[in-house]
Amino acid sequence: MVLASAPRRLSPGVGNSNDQTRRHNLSTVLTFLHHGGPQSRAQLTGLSALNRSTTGALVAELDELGLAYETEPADSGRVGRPSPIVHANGKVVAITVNPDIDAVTVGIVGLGGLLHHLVRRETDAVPTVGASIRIVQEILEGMRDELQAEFRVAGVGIAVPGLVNSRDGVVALAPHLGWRDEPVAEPFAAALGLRAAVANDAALATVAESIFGAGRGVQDLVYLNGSASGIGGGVLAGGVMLRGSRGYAAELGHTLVNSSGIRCHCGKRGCLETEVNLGLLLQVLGRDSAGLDEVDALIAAVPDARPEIERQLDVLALAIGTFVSVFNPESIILGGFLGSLYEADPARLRASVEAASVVGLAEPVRLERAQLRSRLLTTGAAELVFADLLADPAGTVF
Amino acid sequence: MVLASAPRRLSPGVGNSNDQTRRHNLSTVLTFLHHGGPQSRAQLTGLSALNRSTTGALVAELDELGLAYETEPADSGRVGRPSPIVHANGKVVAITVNPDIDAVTVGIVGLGGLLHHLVRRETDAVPTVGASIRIVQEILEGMRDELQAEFRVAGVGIAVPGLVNSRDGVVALAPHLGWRDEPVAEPFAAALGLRAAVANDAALATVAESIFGAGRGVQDLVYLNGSASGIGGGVLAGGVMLRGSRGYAAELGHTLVNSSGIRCHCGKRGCLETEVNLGLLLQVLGRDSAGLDEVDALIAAVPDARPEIERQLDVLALAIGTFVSVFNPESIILGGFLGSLYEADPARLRASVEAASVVGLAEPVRLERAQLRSRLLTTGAAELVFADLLADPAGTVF
DNA sequence: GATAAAAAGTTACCACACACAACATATTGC
DNA sequence: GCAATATGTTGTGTGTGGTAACTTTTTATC
Repeated sequence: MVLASAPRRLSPGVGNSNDQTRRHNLSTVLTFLHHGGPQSRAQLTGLSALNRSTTGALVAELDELGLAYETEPADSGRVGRPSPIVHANGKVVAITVNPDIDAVTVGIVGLGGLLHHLVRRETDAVPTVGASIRIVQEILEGMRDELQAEFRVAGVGIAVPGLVNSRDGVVALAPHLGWRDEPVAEPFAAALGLRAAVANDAALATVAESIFGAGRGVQDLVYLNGSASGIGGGVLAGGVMLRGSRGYAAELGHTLVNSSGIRCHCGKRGCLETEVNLGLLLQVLGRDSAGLDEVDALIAAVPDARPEIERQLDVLALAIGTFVSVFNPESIILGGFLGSLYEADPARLRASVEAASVVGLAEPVRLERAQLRSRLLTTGAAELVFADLLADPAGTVF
Repeated sequence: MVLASAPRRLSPGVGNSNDQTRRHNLSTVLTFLHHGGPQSRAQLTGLSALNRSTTGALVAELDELGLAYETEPADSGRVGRPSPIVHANGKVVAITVNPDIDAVTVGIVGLGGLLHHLVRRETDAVPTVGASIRIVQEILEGMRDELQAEFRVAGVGIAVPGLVNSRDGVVALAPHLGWRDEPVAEPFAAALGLRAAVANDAALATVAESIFGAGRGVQDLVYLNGSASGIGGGVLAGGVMLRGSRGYAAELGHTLVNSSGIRCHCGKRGCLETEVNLGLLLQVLGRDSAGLDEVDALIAAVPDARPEIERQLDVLALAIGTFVSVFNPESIILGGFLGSLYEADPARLRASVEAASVVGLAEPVRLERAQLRSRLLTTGAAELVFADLLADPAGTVF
């Protein structure tokens, strides 16, 4: 029985077709465990629509591969023989890297989503690729014993704020880091001796929110993230991330919202991110910079900021109105300072979005604040690493 | 009704997994034939990456099912035993229906894309669902003998200009037809005794262009169609049609292009379709109405229309600029009068699009005029019917 | 014209993946 | 303790595609 058969374009030059079926089913079961948490074998059987005996064999194989393990049944309270609980093996980990203007954050995340470690290392200057690699090496060196004794590392996932071509691992442009046409995946892989993958930070945040956050179970959603460096986003359409022909899709910050607006650094006029902007918000809040939690508090504390907040909400609504007619999403998730803006007046945003949308289309759309906070990028970057593993549990060697 | 192969999420309670593999392979081969035209068995073997013997068995099964047939090998001129040519059976047909303001167009399209018949029946009033069904019944009655003797009808595909929920076959709103919350698929199916499916006309046009027209082989494209009733569109993302949570995605005509613009009938302000508009164009061309080919001729003949054409092109470019950053498509295809506009000055649109896009993103994007003309909707609607057949050639009974 | 080489169809056989069914096991409820 | 229920376990069967040996049909060469 084939489960969530992703639209497999014919992959040329492959092997036996029975293998393919097996691979798919292993993938399905492991994905259930990773995304859905520990579950009884009986539950897995139900979810996968496979036969009891097949589920048993699949779980046994995942166990042998060291990707899952079984524990004693929990007290179900129901009649019948209790079913053992299957867990994704959290000792299989991804190393995550998130370079920022003034720091590099490194995480160790286990299969199943458990965050083992999170280290933020401040930097004097904006980190280069080489500097980022050195920081990661230092941190890993510091926990070498633990890594070797406890964990099996599946790879490195790097979240970069900028245009990233995930296919070849090259960052085309990361303005705030000053990276341009910079190979990233390859040098990381070479330096660390691990498989490495890079992607846009907002895209990874979208993945994270859609699996572990506000978008759980939703197939069509738009995620919008506001940070000091602008507005990024990601789109899940039919359960699949929108990538575009070169992987640059969902640059939602450059949606037109004001045709008489000022010029954006991207070269256009009236982009969402020139109008809805953390800098402008902090200005009326009387601050130069502020952490995300501070912004929430400041908004509540500074009533004079109200007009600017309302202006930004109304402009944001224009962009969301366009997204509603373009994507017809089930949910729009707002992260970063956009989440703070939303929280400041949910009703106003709701009303503005409905006014800025095709009649009838916006009403069924949920507006929500992102749930994952500090874990966001780390979780997303780990997902980048686990994606391969989940797609082919038996075939991935690491 | 599923359009392009939607990523099949787990379908509970189904049969054997070997069957599933077989189904997938049958589907692959038949889809090659339908989209790629007649091909030798050896070519199919190469494309499908299956074994010679397996391809042979699959083709034999498709033959038995009456969906394909083999003919004598063509003179290849190469050394070696020649391979028989496999054809999709064009006698397996879809009936297509396209209700419009003043007419209902009915087509009979064979597997492989061959158009057997196309009948346009003018109406006195805007057709209702019932009237459309009666017209189809009359036309089919008129060719009953031929239908029974020659063809096997796979189903009816209906293209409706409006918001359509393909899943339940209900038209939520088709303003120009005056249809609102109107069940369409079900009454058609009941009246004709055939399987029926409805979808938005622009979405179907997108499918048609992506398979048989300007978008052949492209995985990421945006199709924009301009007609008297406004601007519709469709998006192919990663080879899959964008559907949205309720099937209303890609209402691209309601993208914001002018934040100080006039109110659109949809309730918003400054929508693309209020600014780029066949009515305004015809006005400067000195006409009340005109067929598509006439528009091309008129644009060339009326130099005074130039400023309005350039204005519309520039506004169109703003919307395309947003689509470029949102979808990162490989190609943007312009149909209807948008094709005429484009043809009037391709260089200007190209330049405006690059000015209205994030630096560097627009350059690799192809701008093209749609290729399919009168066949467009008929081909698309047929695809709607064939989608099921292609997804499961052995399982579809009709 | 005979023969070799190449390409593809055909057939018998094999490995495998999962379903099924019979049986074994563990729990609840009476 | 016994029935009912749910689940794990095991052996068997069906169906899938791959493999390899063989056959067929063509072109190229002597």
